[in-house]
Amino acid sequence: MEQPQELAQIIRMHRKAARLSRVQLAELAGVGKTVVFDIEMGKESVKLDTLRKILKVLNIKIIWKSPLMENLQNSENEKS
Amino acid sequence: MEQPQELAQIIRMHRKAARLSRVQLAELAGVGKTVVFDIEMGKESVKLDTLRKILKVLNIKIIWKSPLMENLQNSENEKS
DNA sequence: AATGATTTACTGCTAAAGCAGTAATATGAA
DNA sequence: TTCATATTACTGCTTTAGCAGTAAATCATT
Repeated sequence: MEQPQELAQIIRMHRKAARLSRVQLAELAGVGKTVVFDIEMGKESVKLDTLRKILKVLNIKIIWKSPLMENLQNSENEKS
Repeated sequence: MEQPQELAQIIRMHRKAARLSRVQLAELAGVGKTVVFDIEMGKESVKLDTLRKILKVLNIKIIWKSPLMENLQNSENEKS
């Protein structure tokens, strides 16, 4: 089974799983309903803090991943 | 050693590692220099697509993590 | 079918993101 | 020191995100 990569699909999927309507989600997140609609429609020009409010309700975390940071993690537990 | 969690610090750290000035990073990302300054100053009200342009230059990926998605991943490779 | 909730799709309006330009400092190397 | 680059910190200005309100359309349940 394919894992959704698009933010829009991820949001929608979590909202459905939480059995929330878009209006309900917007209210819980403390944002306008329009943004929730827009994001699920694939709009990428959302403000990060607004997005974070929505993600918080849905229990989604943002992980910043890069080769550089993975190298740091690897070097934390070296073997002799 | 502590891993930076703040977006601002992550950006700065990667920019330094790439030996780029803020203006250079802004130019490479195709955004104004002001945004790069603002982000590194901790501003959270950035547009997602603007942020993505910067992250792309620095080779940083965004991972959306949640218990729900981890369950899906686990159920992909079941053991008999 | 009928009722209610949800979704989609508009509308102006306001607040703010993003921009280039400028300038003052800070930093750093020759 | 001197010269160049980088950083910080301001400007207005334009674009647009986000908002509530409204209404039509779709969906679901009885």
